[in-house]
Amino acid sequence: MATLSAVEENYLKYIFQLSEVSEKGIVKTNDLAYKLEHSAASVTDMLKKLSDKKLVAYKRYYGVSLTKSGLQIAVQVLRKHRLWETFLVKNLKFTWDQVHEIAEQLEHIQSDELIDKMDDYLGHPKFDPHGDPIPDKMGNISVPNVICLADAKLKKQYILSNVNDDSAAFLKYLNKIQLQLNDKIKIADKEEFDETIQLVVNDKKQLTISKDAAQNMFVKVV
Amino acid sequence: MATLSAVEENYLKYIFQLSEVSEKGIVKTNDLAYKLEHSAASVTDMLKKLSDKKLVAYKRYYGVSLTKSGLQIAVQVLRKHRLWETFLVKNLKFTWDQVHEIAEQLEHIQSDELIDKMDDYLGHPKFDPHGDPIPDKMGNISVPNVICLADAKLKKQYILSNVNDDSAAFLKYLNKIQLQLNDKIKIADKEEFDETIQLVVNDKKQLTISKDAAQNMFVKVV
DNA sequence: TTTTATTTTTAGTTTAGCCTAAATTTTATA
DNA sequence: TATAAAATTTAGGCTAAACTAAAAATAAAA
Repeated sequence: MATLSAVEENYLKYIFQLSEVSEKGIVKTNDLAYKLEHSAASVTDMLKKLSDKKLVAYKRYYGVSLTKSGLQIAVQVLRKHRLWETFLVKNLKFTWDQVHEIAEQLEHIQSDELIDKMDDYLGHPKFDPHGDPIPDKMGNISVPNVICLADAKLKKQYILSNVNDDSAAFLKYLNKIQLQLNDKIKIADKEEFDETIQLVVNDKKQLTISKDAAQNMFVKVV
Repeated sequence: MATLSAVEENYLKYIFQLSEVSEKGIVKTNDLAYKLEHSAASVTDMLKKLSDKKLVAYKRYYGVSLTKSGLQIAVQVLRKHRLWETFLVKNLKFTWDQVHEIAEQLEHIQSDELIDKMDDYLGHPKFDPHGDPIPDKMGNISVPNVICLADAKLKKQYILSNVNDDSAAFLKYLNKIQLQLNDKIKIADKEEFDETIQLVVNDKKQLTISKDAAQNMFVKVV
């Protein structure tokens, strides 16, 4: 398998991420275009190219999904991204809102040996700084049993275990309200009028967050 | 200053390296083409482009040299390359013959903060694993007082302090003959017939090397 | 000092990866 | 179910960075 360009790798990665939250794993051209911040026409071009390389299954006007080999590559890119993010936060002392952009570049460095040694160096971490699972060398991903905070029930105890890392703005907001991974969270109330949510954090701190914010957080049941 | 492409950065880096071993710092199109493994025509194209951006001073049929801003960028790329090589060897346990290729990629990651933090993490090393000086954040390079082993005198004591890192084959050869940085070297004899050189390493080991090999090694006087 | 050889540049192509505008297909609505 | 709206593709174009072949400038040799 010839090595792919960074652009091709990115397409596979985003197709994978979108397919995880779509019906039957089918990704629409427009959704991909929005993610990539490219025109839909450009996306169509690339999908044809990836289809020729048997990395995706693409049907005109219908959508795209990853083939087995496309999936393998996508997962390895994700593995690299998340291992690099872990290194940047754990070792280089970046904050979690600073690392996504840099990892977007580092994930395309071509060297299996590099990422294996980095994995050793970091002690084979299972999760990255945002709580996302890090695929292992074989491509296995431990899918953590989490639910979106927006869907969580009243009065129950949860642990904040995963946040959306794409937007630095959102992570900075979490820093500001002093919410971090592994905080204990209970939903005290949900306001129907404006859909805000009242939280109790670590059994003491009171916090009001928007539905938008809650949709970017994932919690596991205690 | 808009950020440059990896390709443009590479041109500046190689112009810098060639200018250090050329007369008056003028680099010829063909020499650059040979280094880059591109056609001379492609090089001419790029030199015009870099000239438009005021990164090089280019005169048709004559040659090219770096401007002040071109030099600054070249040195920063070199700094990144050498810091990454240091990290790969010191922390990730790569051997010195494995790191050049990977650093060629890593040197183009765009993030000042990343390289500053890496420099901190490594403890501000002055030399990379091949003995090349690492430019500091301001671009200052400590020029070590070394001479080429091929030009060294008979019977004098030297320390191996710098090797050519471009060729993995050469570094592997050094591994094989068990010669490493900081070894004590004395030239026992120079054979005029085939220009081989007899060495005594660390006062005991006898070694015969070719002139080609000697030209890739740099030593400092004890 | 001509002539020849070498180096370098110019001219014209190619490919990857993007774009806009127009055409087509699918989906939603009246 | 016909028509309007939305999504998607096609067509044609652009730029960066490479190429080859031919022309021009410089350097070397007779």
